[in-house]
Amino acid sequence: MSSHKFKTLDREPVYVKVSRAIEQEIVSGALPEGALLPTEGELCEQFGVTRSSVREGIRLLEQSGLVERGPAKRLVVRAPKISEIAATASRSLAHGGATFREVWETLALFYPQAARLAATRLAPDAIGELKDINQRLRDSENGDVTVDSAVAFFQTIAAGLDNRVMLAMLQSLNIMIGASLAHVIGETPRAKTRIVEAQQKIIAALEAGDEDKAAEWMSRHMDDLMRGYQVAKADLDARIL
Amino acid sequence: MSSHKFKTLDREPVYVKVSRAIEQEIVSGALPEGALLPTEGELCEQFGVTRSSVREGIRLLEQSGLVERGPAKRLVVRAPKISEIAATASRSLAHGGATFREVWETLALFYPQAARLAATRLAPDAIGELKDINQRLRDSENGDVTVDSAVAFFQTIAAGLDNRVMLAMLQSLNIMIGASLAHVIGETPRAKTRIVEAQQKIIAALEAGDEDKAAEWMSRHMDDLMRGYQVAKADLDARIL
DNA sequence: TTATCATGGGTTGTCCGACAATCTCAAGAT
DNA sequence: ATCTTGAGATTGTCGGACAACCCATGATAA
Repeated sequence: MSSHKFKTLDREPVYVKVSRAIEQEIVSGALPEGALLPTEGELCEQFGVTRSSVREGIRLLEQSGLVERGPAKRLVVRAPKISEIAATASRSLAHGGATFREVWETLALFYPQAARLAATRLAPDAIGELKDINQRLRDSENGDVTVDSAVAFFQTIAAGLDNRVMLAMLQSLNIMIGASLAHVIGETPRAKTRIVEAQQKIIAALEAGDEDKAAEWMSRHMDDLMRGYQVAKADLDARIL
Repeated sequence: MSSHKFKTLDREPVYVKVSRAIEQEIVSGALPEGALLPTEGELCEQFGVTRSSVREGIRLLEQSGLVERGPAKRLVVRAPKISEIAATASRSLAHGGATFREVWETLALFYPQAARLAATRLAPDAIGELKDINQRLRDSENGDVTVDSAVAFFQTIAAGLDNRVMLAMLQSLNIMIGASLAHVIGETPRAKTRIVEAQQKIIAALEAGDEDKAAEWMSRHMDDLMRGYQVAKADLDARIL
C-alpha cells in the first residue's frame, strides 16, 4: 500500500514556465499596457535560464497578443485589438470544422438583436456610412464587391454599438460569413436585389429609431443571405473555408 | 526624384516564416487533423534554417492551438477545442479592458435568443441537468457555489444548442460573467432567491417547448443578475478581472 | 509461450557560445 | 542648430553539445 502521496512533479518545460511567469505579471496588472519588458538578457538572469528558453517563452506570449516588439525592438505589453481577437476566434472555429449552417444560425439569432440595440444607439455618421455601403452594393457588378459590401454592412452596425464584447463576437461572425459567401455568391442577381432592399429597410428603421422594425428587417436580411446560399446550391453542412 | 520603386524587402523574422509555412499547410488541409509533423531536424533541413528558428516558429503554432505534442512528443496537428477558443477570447477581452456592463449587455441581448432556440432543441437529459443545477443553487450556502451554479446553468443551455459557433460565443460570456460575479456576489439572499425562481421558470418553459416564455424568463434572469451586481454596489464600468 | 526487462537509437528540451544586423543615444563635425 | 559618425546594447540566427525522455526491438525470466 502507499504510505504517502507525492504530488506529480512539475514537468512543464521551462519555456512554458517563463511564459506563464510573464503572463502572470501582465494579467495581474503589475505590467500595465505599454510597459517595457526587460531585455532577453535580463530575463535570462532573473529566471536563471538561457536565452533560447526565454525566447521560446516570448513566442508564446507574442502569439497570444500580450506583447509585441516596440521601439528598438524592445518587448512592450499591449492589449490585443478586437479585430485580432475576432480573427483568432473565427480562424480557430473554421479550422475546428464550423459549418455554414452553424454560422448562419448564430448570425440569424444574434444580429436582429444587435439591430434592435443599434436603433437606439447608432451614431448619425454610422448611418451615413451604411448608406454609402448600400450604394456600393447596388453598383456592384463584381461578385467580390457584392460580398464585401454585404459584410461591411454588418461590420458597420457591429462597430457602432459601443460594446467591445459584442463587437468581438459579431466581427467573428462577419469574418466567417464573408469567407463562406465569397466562395458561393457569384452572380445571384435575385438575391442581391433582395439584400439591397433589406439593407434599405434596415437603414430606414435605424434612422427612425424603430427597434422592432430594425430587428424585423434584419431578420429578413438573414433569410436573404440564406437564399443566396441556396441559390448557389451549396452544402450547408460543409466546413467553411 | 525616384526612378524606380522597390517593394519593401521581406523582413519578417525567419521563425515567423516557418510558422506561416506550416500554418498554411494546416489550414489548406494538406496536413489534416491528427497528422504528424516532421521532426524538428527534418524541418530544419526542409526550410534550411537552424533548430532554434524552427522551435520558435513551433511555439507560435503551439500557442494558437494548431499543434500539440503527441505520442513520443512528436508534433501533431489538432483542432482547438471550443472551450479553449472561448477561454482565449475571454481572456483577451478581459485584458483589453472589457467591463461588466459590456458583458452583461451582450449576455442580456443574446441569451434570451439562445433560450428561444433551446426551447425547441434542448435534449431531455440536458433539462434534467438544469434541474440538478437549480437544486444545487438552492442548497448553496457558500458564495462560490452560488456563482458556479449560476454559470453552470448558462453553460448547460449553451452546450445543448448543438451549434459550436454559438457555444464558443456564449461560453466566452459565461467565463467573463463568472469571473465578474465571483468577485461580487457574496451574500445576496434576495438576489439568489430571484435567480432560483427565474431558473425554474426557464426550465418549465424549456420543458414545455414554449419559446416565448423561455426568452421572457431568461430576460428576467439577466435582470436578476444585474440586480445582484447592484446590491453589491460594484462599479459597472470597472474592468472585469 | 507469454510477460517482463534491458538496450539502443531517435527526438526533444536546455544549455552555451558566437556573430551579423539593427537600433539608441550621445559625442563630434559641419 | 543640424547632420554624421561611432560605440554600445539588443535582437535574430547560427552551430554545436548533451541530458532526459520515448519507443521499439530484442533478450531474459516465469
